[in-house]
Amino acid sequence: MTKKEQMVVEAKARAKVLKALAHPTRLWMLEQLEGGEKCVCEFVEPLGLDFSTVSKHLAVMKQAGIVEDEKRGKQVFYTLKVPCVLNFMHCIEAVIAAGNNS
Amino acid sequence: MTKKEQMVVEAKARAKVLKALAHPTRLWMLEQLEGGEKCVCEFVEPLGLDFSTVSKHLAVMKQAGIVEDEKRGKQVFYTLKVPCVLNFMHCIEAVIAAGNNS
DNA sequence: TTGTTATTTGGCAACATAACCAAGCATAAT
DNA sequence: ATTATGCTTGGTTATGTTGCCAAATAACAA
Repeated sequence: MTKKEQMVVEAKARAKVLKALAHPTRLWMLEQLEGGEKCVCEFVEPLGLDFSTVSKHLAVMKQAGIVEDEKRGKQVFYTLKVPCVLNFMHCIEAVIAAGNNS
Repeated sequence: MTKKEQMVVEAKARAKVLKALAHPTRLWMLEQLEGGEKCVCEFVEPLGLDFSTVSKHLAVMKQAGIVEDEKRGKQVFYTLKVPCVLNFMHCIEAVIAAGNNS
């Protein structure tokens, strides 16, 4: 594999993770997970979304490796697996603060 | 505006920036921009994409406030406006390294 | 002026995403 | 055993994204 091909492969893997972060609902849930594990049901009402929709959003983040799930009784609890994703928000804020000159 | 509404508004703004990052082609271009400004034409051949496609990708990042453009002569040069976006890649790598347990 | 080069814009087709609802599957309660 | 709860999966629809092509624009060259 050439160096360029390698970079493309890596870019794809990174894009998958970023895509999993790039949704307001998922970002909001991640922020909630900063305070510790939450079960699916705890997101449903505050978000005003269908149970299935919330479940699917969590599945996207799980698939990307950002969160972990654990079934206990009837409930499934999700945890932040790689907390550093939240640190990045400072940089994102800098982008927003800088504004767009379009 | 309630605290929760505020958080949703902020999550939307952040999601927009993350969405602009969440594409392999755009990530690859950002990495190239780490070495300094590049004109649109410099991306076209290495990526093997249409000129218009490359231009649109750059427009997405400009709109999000990640890059800036400057026209000089016939060419348009793009620069990284908020270089910290590249630092985040370390965390993304951590997510990838951790893998998914699905 | 006419042509050429660098880039953007508009249009369209293919594909992906996000929402809902309904149905399925465990686990716990009666 | 039956019912209820918590969650996931499949189906559908609406919407968004990405790619190409063709046409428009802008700057420079002949």
